[in-house]
Amino acid sequence: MPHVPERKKQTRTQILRSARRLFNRKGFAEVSIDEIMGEAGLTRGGFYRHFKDKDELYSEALLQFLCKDPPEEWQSKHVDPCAEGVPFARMIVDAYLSREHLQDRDGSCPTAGLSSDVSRSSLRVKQAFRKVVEMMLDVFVGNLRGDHARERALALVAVCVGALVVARAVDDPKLGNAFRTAARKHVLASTGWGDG
Amino acid sequence: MPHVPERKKQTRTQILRSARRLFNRKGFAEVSIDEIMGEAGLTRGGFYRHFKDKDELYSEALLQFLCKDPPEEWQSKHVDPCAEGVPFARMIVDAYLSREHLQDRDGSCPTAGLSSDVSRSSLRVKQAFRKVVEMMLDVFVGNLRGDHARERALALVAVCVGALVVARAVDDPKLGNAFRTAARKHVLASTGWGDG
DNA sequence: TGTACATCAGTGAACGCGCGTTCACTGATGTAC
DNA sequence: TGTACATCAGTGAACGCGCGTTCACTGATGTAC
Repeated sequence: MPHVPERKKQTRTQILRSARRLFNRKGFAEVSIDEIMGEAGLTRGGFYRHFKDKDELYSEALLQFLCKDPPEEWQSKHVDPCAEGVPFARMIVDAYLSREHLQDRDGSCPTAGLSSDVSRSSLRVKQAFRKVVEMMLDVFVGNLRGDHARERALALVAVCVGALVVARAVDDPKLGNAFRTAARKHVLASTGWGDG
Repeated sequence: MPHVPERKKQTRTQILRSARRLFNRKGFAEVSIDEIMGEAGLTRGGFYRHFKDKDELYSEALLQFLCKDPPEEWQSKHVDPCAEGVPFARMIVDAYLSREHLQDRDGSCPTAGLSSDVSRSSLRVKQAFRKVVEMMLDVFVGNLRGDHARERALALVAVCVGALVVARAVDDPKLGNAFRTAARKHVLASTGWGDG
């Protein structure tokens, strides 16, 4: 349906969702614009009404996830962004280290799914990445008792991300899951948030 | 110099080194065979005397690093594979979490540089990846006192990998370095190996 | 309210480039006699 | 030892395909009168 102004924004969001999913699944270079537009229910040519080029789409897709618009599954199923304090922090950890998040590669947090890609990307993308990381850090720092809160928080964020990254790269699902649960236990014990 | 049999193996190794470097730097899809052969001092066509296709090269390059032939810098500068026990374990951690390893992307351990790529690769590649991970695990398990050694080892491997992965994906070198040092401190404290 | 025109989101064919792969060829080394 | 031939690592031109990007076009909606 051509020229329906209110709908342009919807289409754009649609493309971004499709892109996020596919970039997570296959990485930047392995995804074609044809594919992205196809999954968004559109055809090749329309892409350039919304984005300058594939690189812009990539940044936007990441930024969208990182800063503005985490997908609903993540909002509702994994994280309740309204709560605060230790229960909130605990909820974040549980969500991040949940079996669902480990398995949901398409809808994954980019910290777990795209870290290698990001480390080779533009400053703009890395900056967006840093924002999520700092958000995670704040969740820890704000709810940690005792000295060296920030230093401990850095290590704990590393456990969370590292566990998921390794778990997904390994050919044995049991080992992957063991990483996930061990990390969860370690974090909850180190922070004193856990009941186990 | 055509048809110099003893030299074929050398050439192969040369190609693998070049490939490893470039795959680490840019990821699988962003590297061309032309580029790899160029960095190895050869031309496009000769490639197929050594490998069936690009995928085979990728597996081989990973396996080479992981199982057979860690690059000399890594062997000599970071790790002494002859030592054993706690001093050896400590040396591994120091090497893995060294500033040099953080910065040396080309020569990096694939656990830190290619994890996202590997999580999207073939079982063969993931299997090789698991082998390194299990080697790291063994280093921890074998030198950990107290209960739940394996579970703690899983979390500690996650800290090491996660710290490097995040440190490299972030646009602020200071933050990156903070991840590295915090992880190092955390691991040495948790294991009781450290003097600080 | 109705009509003519402008807009522009989306289409799909086409273009051009780069890359993986192939292939006929070269020439140094190895081997048979 | 010397000569003729076979081997095959490496070369570089060529091929074909896929993908990013462009572009003329369509047709539903919005706007001017």
